[in-house]
Amino acid sequence: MTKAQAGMSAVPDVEKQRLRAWLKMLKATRSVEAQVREKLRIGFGTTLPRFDVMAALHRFEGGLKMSELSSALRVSNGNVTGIIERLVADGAVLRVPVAGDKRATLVLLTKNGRDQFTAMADAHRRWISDIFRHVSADAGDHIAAAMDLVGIAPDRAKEDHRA
Amino acid sequence: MTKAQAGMSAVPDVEKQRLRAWLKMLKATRSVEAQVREKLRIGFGTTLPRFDVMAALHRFEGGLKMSELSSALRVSNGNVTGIIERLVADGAVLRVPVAGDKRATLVLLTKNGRDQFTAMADAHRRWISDIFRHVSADAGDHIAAAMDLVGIAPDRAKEDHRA
DNA sequence: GCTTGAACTTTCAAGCTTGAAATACATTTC
DNA sequence: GAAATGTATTTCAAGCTTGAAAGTTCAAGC
Repeated sequence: MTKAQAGMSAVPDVEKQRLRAWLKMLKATRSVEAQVREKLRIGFGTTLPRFDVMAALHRFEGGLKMSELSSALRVSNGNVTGIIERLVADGAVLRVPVAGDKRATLVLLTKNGRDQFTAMADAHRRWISDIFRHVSADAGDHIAAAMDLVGIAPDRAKEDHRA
Repeated sequence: MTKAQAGMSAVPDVEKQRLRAWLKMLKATRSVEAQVREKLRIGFGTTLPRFDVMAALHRFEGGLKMSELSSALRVSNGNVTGIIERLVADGAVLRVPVAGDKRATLVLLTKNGRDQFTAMADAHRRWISDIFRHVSADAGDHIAAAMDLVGIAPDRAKEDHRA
């Protein structure tokens, strides 16, 4: 009796492999995130979202508009509003008006925020290297390359202006 | 002038590669999650956390205790409490007392929940296969294997009872 | 049996996240 | 230059998430 006769749906092997790869990716990523989150909390009294925002602001020294920030981090606008509020209260971030556009706000790290971030980024790199200690430089390259194969929705953020 | 003489910290190449691999993993995973989240919302009016819980309950047909659930999903106890509350309200999940232990609750899918999940899981597999369409079966294997290299904190959940 | 400690779960406050609606400003079109 | 359309941001309700504290029940050790 064939599968079709039995009314069974055929699930191609490649679909199963892809699902398996995805589930492993998801599990590994969540595990790493959890470890980083805890270390940020214990070591620096901060959170992963705050760290992510500061990392983006550190990368774009000239500052980012709120919308650029949410687009770069791929989170909703309202989300960034709240995180920035708290970072401003902490003295890590500054909001300045954008000349010539009264709608927009430019956000950038304060000296204090930059110093904080530098220390965190340093520790962060070591944490990751430790968590990935079984990943050789070559394997790291392979992972990075493989990740480029998974469909990533287009991004209209600052870094994506191609000539 | 050497790096040490210049007071510069040496960052080994392998650390950079690992960090790069991690950042790509994180970006890809978040992107896939966002796509799946949206499809679950549009197509089934549900959320990723609910789907995750139902998937775990589907895998363990005999049901899971609250603590087993939070351990399997690697989320906090209080978190699971809230999600199960809503799934019970939706009629997808049932709570039954555990014979001989008045502290614990066993949670399992209702017939309705099982049917809902079956439909969602089917669609989910196709979504993932589409998002991973550039990932061959071989590449999928490589990803799965590579993910095993990243440090995953030990899990004391149900599936981890080895002889 | 009592006590002590462990296990199972819920509650809580704080923060994160989303999607949608509202607000304010800017640009285009007629 | 007024109206319509689009852009930048905030606000909001609902839900997710955490870590810590508290409430129950169980299991040993005495």
